[in-house]
Amino acid sequence: MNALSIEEVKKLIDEYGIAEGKKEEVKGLPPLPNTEGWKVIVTRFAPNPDFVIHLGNARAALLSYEYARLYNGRFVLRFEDTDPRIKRPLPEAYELIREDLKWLSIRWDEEYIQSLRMELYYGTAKKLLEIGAAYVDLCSPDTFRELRNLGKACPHRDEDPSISLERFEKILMGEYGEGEAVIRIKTDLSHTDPAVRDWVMFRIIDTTKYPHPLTGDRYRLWPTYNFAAAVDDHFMGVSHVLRGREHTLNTLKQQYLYRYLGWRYPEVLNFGRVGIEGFILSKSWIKTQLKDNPEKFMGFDDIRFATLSSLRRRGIAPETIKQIIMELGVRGVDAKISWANISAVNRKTLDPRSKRVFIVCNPIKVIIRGLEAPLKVVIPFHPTNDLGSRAFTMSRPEVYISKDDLQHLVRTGCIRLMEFANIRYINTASDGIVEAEYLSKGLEDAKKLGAQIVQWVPVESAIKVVIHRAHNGKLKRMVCIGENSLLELQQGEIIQMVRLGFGRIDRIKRDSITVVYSHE
RNA sequence: GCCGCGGUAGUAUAGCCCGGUCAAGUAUGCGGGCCUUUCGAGCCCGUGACCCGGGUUCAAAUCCCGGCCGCGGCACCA
Repeated sequence: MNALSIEEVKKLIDEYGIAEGKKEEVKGLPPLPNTEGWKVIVTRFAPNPDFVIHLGNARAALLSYEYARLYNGRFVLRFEDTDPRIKRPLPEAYELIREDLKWLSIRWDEEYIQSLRMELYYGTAKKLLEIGAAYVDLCSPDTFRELRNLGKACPHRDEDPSISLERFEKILMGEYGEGEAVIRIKTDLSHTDPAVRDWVMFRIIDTTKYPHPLTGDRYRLWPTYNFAAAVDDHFMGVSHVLRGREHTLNTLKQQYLYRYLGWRYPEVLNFGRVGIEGFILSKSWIKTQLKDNPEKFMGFDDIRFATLSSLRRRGIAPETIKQIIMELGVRGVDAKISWANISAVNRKTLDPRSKRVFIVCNPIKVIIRGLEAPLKVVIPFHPTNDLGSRAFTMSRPEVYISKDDLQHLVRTGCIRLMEFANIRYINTASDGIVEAEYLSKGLEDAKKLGAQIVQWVPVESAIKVVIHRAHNGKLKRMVCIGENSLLELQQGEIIQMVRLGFGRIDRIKRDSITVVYSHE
């Protein structure tokens, strides 16, 4: 290399540069490992419907979905609701999750609910019991743990399969209570990680006490996550599993089951956690807070949470979420996304398609002399894109501007009311009302004068605008004044409040609206 | 404590497997300029990083060892 002339080096750089560029185009997502040998690439998203999903879940969902699409494969949605006791499913969560996914433009080819597939799990369990790969364990949790930590077998491990099968039937008949029996898979009692040793495939849950929202008290014997997920992944033909790092050990556990049954284990990709700076991600934390201090929050979609419903309410576009997640990729390290980064992406997404409206905080009334009334000012909602327009009609030339902008007016002597008129300051009356004089209409004058261009609202048609904003983990409420065209917008619409920032219309009432502040 | 994974600019990410295209790319942030009826968008310029210490090698962000730091798991949760 060092022997090459500068020309030659340049040539090499050029060549490689071109090759690099080509690679980039095909790329996007890094290729999945070991795609060969799978007739069709199948991925799945398997949430627990105990609550709405958050950004971390969105990562699993989006990556899985995008990979399935990339390889022309199938994408499966599977609800993992096999714990009616500790992680009791929330009946409405099934539909809320579906809606969140649709919002992200995710479409699934198949949908399954685990609590509706119990017979399949029982059948597989029976098979494992028959071949002696699993056993019914009647030891107390403490006793088992003690033996397991010593690497010793529990007395039931070596009993004849027929005994376990008999007990299995008895469990199904309801002859054992909660905690009295559990079904374990035989793994390696000397495995370095005790958690792997003979892990639990099924446990008994008293569904008369803890009825399942879908199946009531029909089943008492419930598969654990590792069993149900493993069995389903096989029968659904899942080729690639993309899930969080917290599942690393589960892969190891589930592989024992696959070995016994001669199944091929899917390829696994474990990625790190995603969080947003200053946002709350933990589902369980949110749930307990909502239960203990409901008055402190706006509901399950409080704008300080990192759930998808919260981000949506905050005015974050699905495209933004998608872009952020895709940029993260499948890396195994945790990522804390900065809000500045999300805002920037969101701003670019929304700028071309959000209506620009006038909202004034800390309003000061300005009376403009030298203008003929009535007046009509038509302003388009967007300077370059056709998003329609609205008309401001005034029977008298009185407008609100913000207190901060009044400073400009006083200091520099003049300001420009955007898209309307250039005005000159005269004085401020004792009641705080400002008197100003009409100067001219053209923008050129404003530029010549170096006048600040500000948003404004006609006094006679102003409406109340309540802005909710999250700041340093606290909710803030600001009451401002806005143009009346806001009442004609759609609830849920994202607007650009000129010079204030982006926001989403949270609620529209007869003569006022509530806006959630997104970001600058 | 035990087991496992990882550490690239303020943040996120590319490169690491297969050592020389890396005097490290991209986005965002920050500084400056241009443009523009917003303090928004766009365009241009600039800023800023391979956790530390050894080793292997002609050559290390990339391979090896040690340290430090961060994270995950150690459930009859998912």
